Amino acid sequence: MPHTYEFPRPALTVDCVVFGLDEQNLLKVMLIKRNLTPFRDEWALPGGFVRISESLESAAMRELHEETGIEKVFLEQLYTFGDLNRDPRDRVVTVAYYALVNLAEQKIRPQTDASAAAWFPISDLPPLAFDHDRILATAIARLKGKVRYEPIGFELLPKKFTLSQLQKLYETVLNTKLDKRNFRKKILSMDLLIDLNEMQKDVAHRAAKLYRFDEQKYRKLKQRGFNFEI
Amino acid sequence: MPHTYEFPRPALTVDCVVFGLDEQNLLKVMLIKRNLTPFRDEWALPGGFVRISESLESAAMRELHEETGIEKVFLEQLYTFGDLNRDPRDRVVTVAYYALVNLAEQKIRPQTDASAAAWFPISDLPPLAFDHDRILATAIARLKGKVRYEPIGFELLPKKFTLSQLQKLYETVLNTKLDKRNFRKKILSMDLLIDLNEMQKDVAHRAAKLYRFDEQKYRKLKQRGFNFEI
DNA sequence: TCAAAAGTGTTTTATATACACCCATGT
DNA sequence: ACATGGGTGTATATAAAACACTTTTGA
Repeated sequence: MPHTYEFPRPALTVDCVVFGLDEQNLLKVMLIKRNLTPFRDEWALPGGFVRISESLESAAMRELHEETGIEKVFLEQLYTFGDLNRDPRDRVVTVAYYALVNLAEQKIRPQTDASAAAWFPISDLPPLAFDHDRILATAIARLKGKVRYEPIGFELLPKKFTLSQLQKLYETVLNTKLDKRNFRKKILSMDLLIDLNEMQKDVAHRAAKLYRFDEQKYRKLKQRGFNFEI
Repeated sequence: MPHTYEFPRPALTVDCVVFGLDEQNLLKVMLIKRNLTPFRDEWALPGGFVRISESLESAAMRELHEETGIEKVFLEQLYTFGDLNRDPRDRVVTVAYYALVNLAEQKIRPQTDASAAAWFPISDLPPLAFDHDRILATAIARLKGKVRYEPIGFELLPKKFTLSQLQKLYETVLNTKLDKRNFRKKILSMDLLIDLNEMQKDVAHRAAKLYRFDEQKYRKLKQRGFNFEI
């Protein structure tokens, strides 16, 4: 018998922390109501068991899709949680991922394992199953840290956005006030936003210009040592 | 039968990337020569299977100690690698950690699973077992990124060190030249180094002052929003 | 006395911050 | 006409970068 089988194996799961920004620029997290034991009928992060023939990222994407209908989003590994008593049934190690979605363009359709899925503002969360509060806290810290040094904030916005939307995003995530003129100067000086020569529509005031993030250009600059920073 | 048992489980291992700085300020990695299949007699990262009743970090520390004799070092989770064909025998997911040790003060004594352990300069590595080259590349990138924003570099030095040693450390890890006067100005202005009023000994030139890093003060400043940055 | 590294300030340049008003649009 | 957010420039302060010589010590 090969070495591999010498030890009993922990169960392995993935869990996803899905962030979205609502119309009022509130940072929200997607939770599902469990319809299986343990923690039945309690709120939890979407997730589930890793199958033997799928990669970790595939498992995270699959669970996300099955439980919430979400597809094609920014998804990045967060941390692996393996404390002994995370799960009352058994030893379960979970690889946590975090996802950023554009809440406006994303429809939720809970399925299979989840009886309901809903967005909760991170300032007003229900009690969570397992150690999911800890996973969520880790994800929030990561988002706050990373948004300043990598252009991941754009994942939370529609493809076309205004500078004010972008500024509010940073103000929300970083929980600070930013100066409008300085913010625009800085972000435009990076030369990573493409002016679409289009205007915002259906607003009850002067319409703002629309921009999109130039991902190709960013990749090239990054290779040459450029560092994005807000 | 509980839900937990519905799926066959991947095996779960931990692997450790141990960094050290030698006397010539070369960045080195500890590798072990495997004496078990697969990849018998090839070089690999120290690591092994996670037992059912130990946490991930405990497993990493245990393996490190068993295979290299290393104890009480800086150890932090790096990333979890779960591609399907990482291990030819079976589906194996590994939680990688990286460790920083003071090479001068650390003795290596390979044991049990490893038939030999040795330090290799990261610029001149042997072929590695499994996907360990990828894990190592990830660790190097993490070290380079993190050393600028967190005071982890001190973990690679003896408790008492000179400013020149510290500067060379940064030059090695970041692979750049730094200006001596500017470096000293910046690091001393943070007020996180304690002047020990002691001198370097046994050097064939003017002896330098010895300092130590004030960890307590750093923790306090960090809570108040201070950001370490080189 | 020589080699080798320690130690030390000032000037210039670049970046970050502070700050207030007019403009365009829809109601 | 008014309410709402869009859009713009300059002056000041702070931080980063460039730069070279003297000092100490052991061999």
